Amino acid sequence: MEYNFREIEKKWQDWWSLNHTFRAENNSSKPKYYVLDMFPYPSGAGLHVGHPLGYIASDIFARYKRLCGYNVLHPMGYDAFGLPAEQYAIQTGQHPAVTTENNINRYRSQMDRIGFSFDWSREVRTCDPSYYKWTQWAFLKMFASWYDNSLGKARPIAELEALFAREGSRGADAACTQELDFSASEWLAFDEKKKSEVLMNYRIAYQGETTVNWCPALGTVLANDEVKEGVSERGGYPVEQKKMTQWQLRVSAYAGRLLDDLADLDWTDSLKDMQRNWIGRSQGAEMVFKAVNGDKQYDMTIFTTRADTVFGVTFMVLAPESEWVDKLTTPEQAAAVADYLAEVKKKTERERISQTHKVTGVFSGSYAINPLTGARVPVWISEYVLSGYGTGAIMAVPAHDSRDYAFAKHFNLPVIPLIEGCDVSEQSFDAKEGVMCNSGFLNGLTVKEAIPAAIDYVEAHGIGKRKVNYRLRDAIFSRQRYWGEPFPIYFKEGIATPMDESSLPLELPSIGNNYKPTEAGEPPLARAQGWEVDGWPIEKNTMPGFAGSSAYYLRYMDPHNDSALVSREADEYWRNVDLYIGGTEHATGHLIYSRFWNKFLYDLGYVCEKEPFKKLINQGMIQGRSNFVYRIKGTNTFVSLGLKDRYDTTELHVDVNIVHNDKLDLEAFKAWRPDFADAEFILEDGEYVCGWAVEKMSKSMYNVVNPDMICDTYGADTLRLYEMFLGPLEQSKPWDTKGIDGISRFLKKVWRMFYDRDAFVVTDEQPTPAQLKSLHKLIGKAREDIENFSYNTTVSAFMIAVNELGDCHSRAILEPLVIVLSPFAPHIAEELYHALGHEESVSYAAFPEYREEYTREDNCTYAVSFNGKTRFTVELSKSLAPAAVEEHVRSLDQTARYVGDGQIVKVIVVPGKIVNVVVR
RNA sequence: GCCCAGGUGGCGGAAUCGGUAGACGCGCUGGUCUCAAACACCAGUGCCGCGAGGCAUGCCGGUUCGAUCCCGGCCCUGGGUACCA
Repeated sequence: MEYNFREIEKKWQDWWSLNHTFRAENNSSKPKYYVLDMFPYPSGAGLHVGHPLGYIASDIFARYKRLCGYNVLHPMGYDAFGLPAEQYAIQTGQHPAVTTENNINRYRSQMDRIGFSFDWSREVRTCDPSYYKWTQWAFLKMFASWYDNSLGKARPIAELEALFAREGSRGADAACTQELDFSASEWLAFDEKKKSEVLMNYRIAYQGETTVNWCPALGTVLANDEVKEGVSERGGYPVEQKKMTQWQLRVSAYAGRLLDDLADLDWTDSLKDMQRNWIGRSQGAEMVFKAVNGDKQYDMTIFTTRADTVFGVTFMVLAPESEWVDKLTTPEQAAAVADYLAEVKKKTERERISQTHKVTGVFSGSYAINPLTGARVPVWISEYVLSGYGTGAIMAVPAHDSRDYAFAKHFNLPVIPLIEGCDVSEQSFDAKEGVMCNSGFLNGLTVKEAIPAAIDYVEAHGIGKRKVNYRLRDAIFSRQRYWGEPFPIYFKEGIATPMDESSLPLELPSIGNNYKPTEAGEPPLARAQGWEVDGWPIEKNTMPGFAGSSAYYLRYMDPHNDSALVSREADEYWRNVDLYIGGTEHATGHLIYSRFWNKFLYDLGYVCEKEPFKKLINQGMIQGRSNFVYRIKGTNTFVSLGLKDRYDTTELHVDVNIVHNDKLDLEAFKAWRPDFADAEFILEDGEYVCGWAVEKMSKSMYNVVNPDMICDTYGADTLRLYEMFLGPLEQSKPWDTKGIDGISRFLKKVWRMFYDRDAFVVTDEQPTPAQLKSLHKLIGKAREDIENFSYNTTVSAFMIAVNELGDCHSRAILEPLVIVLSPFAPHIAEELYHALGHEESVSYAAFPEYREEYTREDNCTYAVSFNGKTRFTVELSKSLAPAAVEEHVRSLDQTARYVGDGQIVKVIVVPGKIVNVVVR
């Protein structure tokens, strides 16, 4: 019987499905383990070999954990709302639900072939009303909550109303969009509309005007993480800054907790760093400067991390969008300011980025008074100050800030150095070191001492206060799109009113086959007939992609529950994800939003863990490896790589699927495209050698390798092992089918340990010590490697073991070997395990124990010391007495090989330095 | 610019509390089997050199008896970020 992977793989996939082998139970006496993949967006192109990498890795771990006695939850689903299906709908008029369904079916069949141990009974799709009911539910909860800064948690909005009624705006330290000041009696006197406006300022899900990333080509706003280098992540269209009223989530209120709680997570440092930078905590102070425009005087608040440099302020700068601009522009400067604002406004985001560091600005005409020195300094307006950060206004200290310096030099403003001995004639001195001068009471202090001293002074004199600022902004939560979750909000007399929870899900209405925005520029939902509640219009925006993916890991715990996102029992059993595998591209998007969403639900008592993902592994990207042929210009003759320099050639991409080991399949090439049918070739050594390069895997480069094809040719087990063998999981690497034959050969060798032609050759004979040693070396290595996700070396360990054990047919060796192999190559392992007489799945076996004595029994470790200090250890044969070893070592005078008792040992000797050799 | 990660044969990659550099696989070379090919199996394979030997973990220094590994300074590649006061 030959190793027939086609038959075997189909057989066991069906068997697993029929027997519900991988169904996870919500009540079990076993310890739980939750292994999660980032669920895919089902795109039209289907899976290529890069997509399953992370799924294979997580599947190996899930199967391994089952063998170790855990009740494993390993679910899969689809992130099914999103732009591509909608773009396709706009072009074709086909309902995105249809496209999505087709794509999901394709994904499912591709995944099924690889033999994953997913519990498909728990599948979720974010576009299912029964699923997005809970996305809408969470939104309603956020709408009905505020963030209490003093308790550091979200609370029901009714409690805030009660506080306002008792003590006015001072009654609560609430996270808000704008600082408001009103008394209890003022609050009570507000009408409904005013009250709802005020509350909107505090809700965790709120509607407010903000500068957004507007993408005209997509006709929608985008979140900061959906914009890369000034263009949309999807499609690469230009994005501009625009003020719009949008739904937002008050993620910024959670910035401190999102940052602090990173410390306890088992994530890579680089990913934690990415989130830390994104959240961007900076400590400093807010300070009030009096600003004077004619006879009007204002208190203008600025934020700085360098309170110590306040004696060096020579001007102030406002962001162009700042509310101070209007107040502080003098009549004489009004025209110049208006021109400047107009110029800034028409720049696209991309232009702004490419023109970074180009100095622009305009004088407002007003002056500000330095609260410490009384100095009168001009107030300027410049785009290098951002409205969304701090207060949108800064004090400029050109001597010690390079941006202020560039501005001062450009507009010829004074520079006052504040640190002894620093030279600011060519550039600013930004470093936080040195001793202060020209700084009044701060003189003589080091910078590190001066910063807190200055803040203390400012606080003591009522000029300002300590303040921590975050770079993290609130998440813009509405999209002018059709294919997303509708908001369960309607506008009663213009007031945003939540729908009743019992009316959820609010299902997406049909809008015919036109998915474009309306002529009036309204979102597609404006086309829906009767999109209203009691005659009041329902919100026409939909939620963004990250809404549905923020809490899906909770839904898997209890996917069919109709009365809760997740029941308390299910949540308390599964708690959170033990291992999450996915790409780093979600570092500042999904992985922030999910943590925020979870913390919000935690605050309200719906979930029991404050973090969703305990351990996170980022698999690397699989890049494409393109092949090239070289056509001699003006001919249909192709020249092999080694000879191409002798001709004038054009490089052409060639489909990698008709190239094997960089050798072109000539017949397949002629058949590939009609114009190559009569191609001629100049060969080297009878073969056509192609060039190659690493590029992104894409259709246009003809370098897409489809996992189905690999499964057809080599089988799923070979694909799984090969993807892991390719290199470290977390590293990006090009796909290269070259080495796959080695894996295929390995599995055939495993097969031959069980079957020699048609005969089953497994015996009951006792294994030799050498065989046991090989087996246990493998068990120990596999255990260690799997726990460290070092799968590529595990595969090597399998090969070494099988090379050593090749002629062993002892059941006592083969059975553990099959169990250890099963997470990696589950189909062949299942087949062989059953061949050994088992009726249950190999998935229910126990991972074999590692016994060290088999590897160490005839070795002995010696420590070699120089001058009494242990320098290194050597392993020598036990049969050689320590004294003899020492004598031998002393007699050597160079680095040498010592051969004794069949063992080769290196003994490093430095003349006259060895003083001791001891048995450990 | 700033923050991370990483530079090892023809290729993917092993090996780091400092101790035989190149495991395992691919490729290549030779051989066995075959009418032949494929498959399979065996042997060899870092580079230079006929050889003895010499040179080898991005570059330059340092620490050490000994450095792919630790320290300092560069160069390059990949990722993140982009006027965050």
